Amino acid sequence: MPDRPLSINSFPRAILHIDGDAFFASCEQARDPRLKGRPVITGKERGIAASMSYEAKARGVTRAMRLSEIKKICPDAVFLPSDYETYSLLSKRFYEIVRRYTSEVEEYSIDECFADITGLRRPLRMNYPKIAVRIKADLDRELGFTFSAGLGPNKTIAKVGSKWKKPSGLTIIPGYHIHQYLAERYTEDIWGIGPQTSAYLKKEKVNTALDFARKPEDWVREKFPKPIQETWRELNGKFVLALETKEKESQASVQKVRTFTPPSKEKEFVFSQLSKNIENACIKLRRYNLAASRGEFFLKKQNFRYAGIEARFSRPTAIPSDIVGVARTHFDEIFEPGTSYRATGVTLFKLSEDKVKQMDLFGEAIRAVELKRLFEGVDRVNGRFGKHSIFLGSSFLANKFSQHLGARGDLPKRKSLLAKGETKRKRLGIPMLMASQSGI
DNA sequence: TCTGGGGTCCTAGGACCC
DNA sequence: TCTGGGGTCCTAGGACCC
Repeated sequence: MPDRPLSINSFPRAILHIDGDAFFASCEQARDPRLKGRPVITGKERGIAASMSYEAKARGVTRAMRLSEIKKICPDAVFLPSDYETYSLLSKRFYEIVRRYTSEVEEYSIDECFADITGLRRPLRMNYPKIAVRIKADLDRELGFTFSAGLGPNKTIAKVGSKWKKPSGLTIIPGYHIHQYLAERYTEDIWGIGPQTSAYLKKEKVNTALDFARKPEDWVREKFPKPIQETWRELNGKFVLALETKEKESQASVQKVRTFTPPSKEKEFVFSQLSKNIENACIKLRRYNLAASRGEFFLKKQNFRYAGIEARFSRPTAIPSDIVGVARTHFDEIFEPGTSYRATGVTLFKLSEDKVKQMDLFGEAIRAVELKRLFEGVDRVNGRFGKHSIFLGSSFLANKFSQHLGARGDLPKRKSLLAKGETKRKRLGIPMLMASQSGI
């Protein structure tokens, strides 16, 4: 197909995907200009790199690398704990700037959005590529760090574009040029095609994204589920995946997972980790005034396999002691003595608005109201004195463990802690609250 | 891939009903 | 009592995303 000059008619739909470059690290550099030009790494609180500036990437720092490794290859690295409040604030400003051009904006993640700029040529007296240049320039200038963008006839192609050149790239892919880009990308580079699908495609001798796009539709429909079929149609230039521009009114689930090192075989220690995750999940629930009517509790074994169990609650709740009680009932069904575990987790779902009101005057409801008030008080205290100033007795071991790690950086003597924690836990009982020494 | 944490959506198959 | 057919709802698990 001969190349034609960019035509203003080349975009039946003009979809822009914009991606903040090294977003968390860039936010830190924007907030503190002294960090500009330096290798900045966020994720200090977890001990692994969550995001790293391009200066750090140039030195070989990669995602999830341990801080100790990073120090070796990059001794002047600046480590910072993740500060999601700041990142969310800058993320909002990012969306606001894009919304000056169109209301058709999908907030895809904290550092990415899609914008439908179809129909803006006349009012702005610019062609689509120029509009894309303008939006990107506004973002770079007003936020103080760079963004990468892609313009295409749909979301999938726009994403190919924004990933094409980073950082600070802008790649425009009109429909009649799609094949040239896809020829240089493997299937697994395409949004929506993961390792399973691309391994299968490889067996079918489909290697590049173009190979896949050129497969007949019947073949695709026969072999793949709906999401992959939709991706296939978008790779062929169709606009299939709509932008989700409405505010999400509520989420479907809340999950808390935590890995601990070294792995543990001790039942009460593992349970206290689960208990702490339940507390954290409930804190998030209460923040959004939600209650869950179901939950899944799971343990991650040392070999990375999971054992989990699902439970229904007698009523929608955001009360950790209630949920910990349910978890306790089922714990023996998932905990195998002698097995080493490396993480625990909880997912709470079937969420609804928390409607516990004082109007309900029957026994269980009164208790629910009182517990809700109690834990709202706990939230306030923790807000003032720091996270986990007050926590459930059942989370004692987990809190003791992380406090110890934080204070001394080495491993606790679990046996003695276990004995101490167990007597305390028994004495206090599960719904009891405890205060850490650092708190109050 | 020597592996952290938080989500969403889709589908096959079973339970139950008519 | 057995058999056929069809619909809906639910659940478990897989796959993918950032």
